[in-house]
Amino acid sequence: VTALALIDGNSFYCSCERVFDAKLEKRPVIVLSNNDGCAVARTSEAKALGIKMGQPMFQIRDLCRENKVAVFSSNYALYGDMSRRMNTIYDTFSPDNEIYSIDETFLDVAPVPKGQRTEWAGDLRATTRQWTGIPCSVGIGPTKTLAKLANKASKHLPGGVLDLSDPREQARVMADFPIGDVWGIGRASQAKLLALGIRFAGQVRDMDSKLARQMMTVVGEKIVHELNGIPCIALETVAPQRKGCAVTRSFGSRVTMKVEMEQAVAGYATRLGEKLRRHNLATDQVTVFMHTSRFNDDEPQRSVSMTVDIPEATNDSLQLIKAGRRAVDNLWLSGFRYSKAGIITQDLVRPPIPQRALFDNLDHERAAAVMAAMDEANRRWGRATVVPAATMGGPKKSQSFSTKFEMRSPRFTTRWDELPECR
DNA sequence: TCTGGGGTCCTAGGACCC
DNA sequence: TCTGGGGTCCTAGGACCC
Repeated sequence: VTALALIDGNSFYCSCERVFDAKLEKRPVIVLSNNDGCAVARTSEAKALGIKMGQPMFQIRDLCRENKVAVFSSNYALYGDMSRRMNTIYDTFSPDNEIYSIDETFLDVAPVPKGQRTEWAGDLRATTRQWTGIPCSVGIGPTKTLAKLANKASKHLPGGVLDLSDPREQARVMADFPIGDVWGIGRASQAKLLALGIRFAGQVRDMDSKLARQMMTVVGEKIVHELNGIPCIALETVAPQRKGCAVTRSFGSRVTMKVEMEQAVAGYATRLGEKLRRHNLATDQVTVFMHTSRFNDDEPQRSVSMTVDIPEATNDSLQLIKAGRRAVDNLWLSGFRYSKAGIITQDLVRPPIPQRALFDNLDHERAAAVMAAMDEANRRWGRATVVPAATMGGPKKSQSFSTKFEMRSPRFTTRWDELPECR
């Protein structure tokens, strides 16, 4: 019989900020998306003020000022490093685990006897809190969907742990658990279910699985089984190879000149190359898109994309830049205020081994050496220490279209020059 | 004025084949 | 009026996740 625990950090990004500033403990805290656009993490105090997930910052600026809400830009270097530290702790509790997202990990708890799981989870939670400062919640159940549900329900509990190994306990919690909070049921499915009078997880558990499939595809059928304690979604302890890779950004200010678009897309292509090289992957085509803001319907709209083939699969940033430039050349049309662009690739492959051909293999080797040197310099001295000239007017000089992070905290744990100070 | 980024999976429908 | 019967592969779009 399978048994899984799901542990996650409460208001994770906000909690990371609190670790490094004790004064934030009692204050509402929110963390913003890229470009300081909308709220993507809120503490319970911020939620109580009525701040919604994904709410645009300009709508809540006054509310935040009046209530002394601590507002932060995203600090991914910090959150990523905190996440890594938490997972090293989880490893000591269960070697069989799956990192599901930056703040969520599934752990195999089948080896822990049924009666001891709550205590085990309490220990896991306390250790994580003590060693990292991040408060967590733990849910336990026989399937991933039930572990997720238990985790969600545990948020209201003082102990922060809920064990749903027992079917009677499952039934008790599911009886008034809203369907919209069930893992895999989003807005569209919720509306269909509500139309049938299905409001709580317990009713979904009792649905005919064929009906669920008809309404919500095979995904819905799996949810019904999973709620009944029958696993349909496996624990993936080794991460499967990724299928696609993208770098897309909203601009810090609207782009109206082609040269800016070229530089922006060149920067995204550079970053794409970095990501591909880190995963030891390559691609033989990239799609570039650009569009205006869909929120401004009183100005001319434009949304276009183009896929460019690359003769041989590569992860060389300079090749990707070249392909990106071709796309921009074709797509660019003046007279619009572009708000966002990006570069996307699918069908990732292992980098081809350069053939020992008579001629151009030297080019391959030199290109790879240049990329390796650039990656090493950027690893040692920080991102964008060395960049391709196509991306800009000079290293570390920010452009007007660059993403805004005006309220970012220091990268406390990953930069020597940004260590927290004790006075 | 100001509204994120990066993924996965599923299905329907078209193109193409014999 | 009425125009075969399967297959496979690919892609676009929808839904969902954090």
